Amino acid sequence: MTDTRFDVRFDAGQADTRWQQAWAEARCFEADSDSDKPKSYVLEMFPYPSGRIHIGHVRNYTMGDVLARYKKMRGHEVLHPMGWDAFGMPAENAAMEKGVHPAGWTYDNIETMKGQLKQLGFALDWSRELATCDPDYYGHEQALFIDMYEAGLVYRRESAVNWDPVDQTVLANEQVVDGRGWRSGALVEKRKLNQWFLKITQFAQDLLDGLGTLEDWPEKVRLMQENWIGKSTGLQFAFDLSNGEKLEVYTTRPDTIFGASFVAVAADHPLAQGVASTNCDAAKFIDLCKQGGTTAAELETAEKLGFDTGIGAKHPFTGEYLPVYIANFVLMDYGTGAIMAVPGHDQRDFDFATKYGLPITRVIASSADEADAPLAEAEAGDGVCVNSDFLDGMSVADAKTEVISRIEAAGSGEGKTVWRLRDWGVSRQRYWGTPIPFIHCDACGVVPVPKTQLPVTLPEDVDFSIPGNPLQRHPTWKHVECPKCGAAAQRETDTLDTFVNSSWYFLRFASQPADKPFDAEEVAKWMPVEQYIGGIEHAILHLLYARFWTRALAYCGKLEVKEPFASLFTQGMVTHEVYSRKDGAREVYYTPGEVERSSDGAVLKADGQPVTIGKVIKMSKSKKNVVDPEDIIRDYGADAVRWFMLSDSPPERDLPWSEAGIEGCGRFVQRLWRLFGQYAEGASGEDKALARKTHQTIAAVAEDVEALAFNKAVARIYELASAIDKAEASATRNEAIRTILLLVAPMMPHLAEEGWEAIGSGGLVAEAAWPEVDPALLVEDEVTIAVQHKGKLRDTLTVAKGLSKEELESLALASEKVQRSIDGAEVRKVIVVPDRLVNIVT
RNA sequence: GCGGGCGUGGCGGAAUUGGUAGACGCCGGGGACUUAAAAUCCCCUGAUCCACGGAUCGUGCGGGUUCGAGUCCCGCCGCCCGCACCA
Repeated sequence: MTDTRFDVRFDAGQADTRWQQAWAEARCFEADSDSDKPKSYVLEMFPYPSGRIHIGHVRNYTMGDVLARYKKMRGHEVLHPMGWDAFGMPAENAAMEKGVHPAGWTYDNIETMKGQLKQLGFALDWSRELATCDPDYYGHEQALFIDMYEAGLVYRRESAVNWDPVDQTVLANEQVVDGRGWRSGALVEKRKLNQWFLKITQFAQDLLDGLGTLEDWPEKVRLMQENWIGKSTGLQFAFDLSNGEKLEVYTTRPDTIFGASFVAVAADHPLAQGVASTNCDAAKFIDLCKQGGTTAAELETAEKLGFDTGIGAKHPFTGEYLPVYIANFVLMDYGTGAIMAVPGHDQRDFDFATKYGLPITRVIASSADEADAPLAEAEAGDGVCVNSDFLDGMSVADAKTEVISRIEAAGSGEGKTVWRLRDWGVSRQRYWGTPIPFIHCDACGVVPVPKTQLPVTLPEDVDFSIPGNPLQRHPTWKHVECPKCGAAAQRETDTLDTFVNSSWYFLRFASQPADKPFDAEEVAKWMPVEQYIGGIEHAILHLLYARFWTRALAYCGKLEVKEPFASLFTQGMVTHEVYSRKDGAREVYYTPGEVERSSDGAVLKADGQPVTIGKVIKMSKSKKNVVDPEDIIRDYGADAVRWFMLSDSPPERDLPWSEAGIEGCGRFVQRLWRLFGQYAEGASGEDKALARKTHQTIAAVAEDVEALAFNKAVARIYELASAIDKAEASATRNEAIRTILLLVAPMMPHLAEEGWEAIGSGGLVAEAAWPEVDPALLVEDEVTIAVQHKGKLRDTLTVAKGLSKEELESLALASEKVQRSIDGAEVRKVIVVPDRLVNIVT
């Protein structure tokens, strides 16, 4: 009969290790590029090796793993790789704080985290593992960077950086707190440095157009990218000023030019600076503008302020002089830093004009009759031109074209497309990054390092105890000969932004030749990534840069692929309530492990006194509302943890962690184990209802997993488990048990292997096929009909499927409950939806 | 301020896209087994009323369309996310 091993509880600890070893030995998750099977590339955003895996990683990688294992069961050749986004500032911070070398720190972290990922039993192809800090990776990146340079996609120009005068270092925006360096507290200065840029703007239109093809990306992410690229079309033209100079402005609404009542320039516009040099009130006003906050929300609530320069700007068509203001709501780094203001049709201009008593003219109306309708607020909508001389009666679109062509004919301006997107500055004045492979020679200028000399590796003997960039002050590293003329020259000491590392790692996963970054043909076999999964925080930068690199590499002739990620999924965060206590003015936080939670409150285990239960928020070290994946794996086993990650919350939403929840998952693991134990060798007989439930579940779970609706798949599996529990032993029940085992295999692979072995199915369940659905069993032969009276449910009838409307109507009217409800009233109408409901109207 | 999303029991959430609201899980309650506990199993669990047959109300609020609305339309309220005062 059944195996005695089911008499004892499922021992997750031993099963986890045992099967993880078995998979490794069978090498069953190594992807074969030459396979004839259909290919699936499943990728999760690779982690930064910060020290330990956190629960957010576990959720992310569990989702990808279920999909990868499922695809494999469906007969696909699956590429599911893992690596390390290993360059970055935390390693340098650790070096400064703890005196450890960034490389040592990083590789130690990688080892720890790799061990943790293995404990979770992920079906990863470890043979393709890569770390971006490995010269083997970044050397190829240097080669690609040189290719892009040769294709004209890389250039250098001066650009400002945040300079910390005490630490003698460049700061990232996030390291500047209230205008001061985060470590030194010194006032940050703006310094101009020659820096490297990638021409992402060359692909702006293509990146925008491409968004339209990404149907399987969240609408939200596409919209964010569209806004980030920020295309606008308009007119740039020059006003003749009363002081004899000219002022270039940019507008997206040339059609409203007759409604312009003033001109405004940004506080740091040269014109404003010029006025300030002779007028100290203007200088004071400019200082005032700079004091305000810089975030959108702060600026929105700030009052519109202006300073009248006394200069006039001559309207190109009316010849009238408009006052020129310095205004706090005009931005220097968009367009020309100067605008023509049309209060009638721009709310900001409206607010400003109201405050300073400037004319507000309607120049767009819903019809010509409405030309004099008063304006209570700016109207930005469509309509026809009014009060606009030669534009009167034209549509907004026609008027735009007309004004642009007249200005162009007059030679004072031109139609122009303006993008918000700016070129990507990739220079970082840091040690722990990819060295930019160039040499500065006094005679030859900037010279790429010959590819035969790549990789340009980082020197290992560096000292972080003194301020500044270790590459720049290294005694020998930067001193080299010019590859062209042989004269003494200097290496570039900037390294690349780490977003460059993550802009092509998915290509290197697909193909890893030693002599080049990747092989185009092999890459073509796997790309694009079929399903990419990661956090919403990368909605703009990482995803846009990766899309850009794919295009740039195609432009260099290295690649055929255009969009790297066919389908994108952004998962929610893992959250937990916060436990804290007031200690004077200070809030002291406690970890969930230090707290005893009951239904009516929580107490600190150490002293038995209550603690405050705070909001349920994203797990973070500072609030201590974290659980360590390793602890919970030890307590409940990898499968329970994986199951929890998939249960309850829809994957795109936040998942609240709870002790009770993980305990429930642990119980279900044991319950399934006992269920496997009910497999009765030699049992015979059929159970039609169970067979139907089984096959319906196979279909439903497949559909849910493909849609990444894991919470729904989990619910279906619970239902099938209950149905099996209630069934008598039969051949059908044996099949149902074998089926549920296969259905949970992608989610709880260790338990599934253990069960698979016990019920004698042979081989690894990791390599088994997904169960076939019998379509005949999906159809019910009986249906439950809802019977309503005036839209309210009165009765339900269980009847054979496919009854006619007439039959259903008479059955419904025959119901005693329905008759009681109708209570002799006249039946005016009966609505029948076959196989679903009957609604009687009286 | 703009853009996007969301609002369903004590909690996380289902609901075939206009057709039986609350699947499934968690919490809670009751019971069985046990010397006892753990484990396990069974039952109950939206609210109110109840003559124990049921009845009424109920998907943020107020209207509307419809035989029928969680789902569609109009107007509010609240929460979350993103942002660039982008001319």
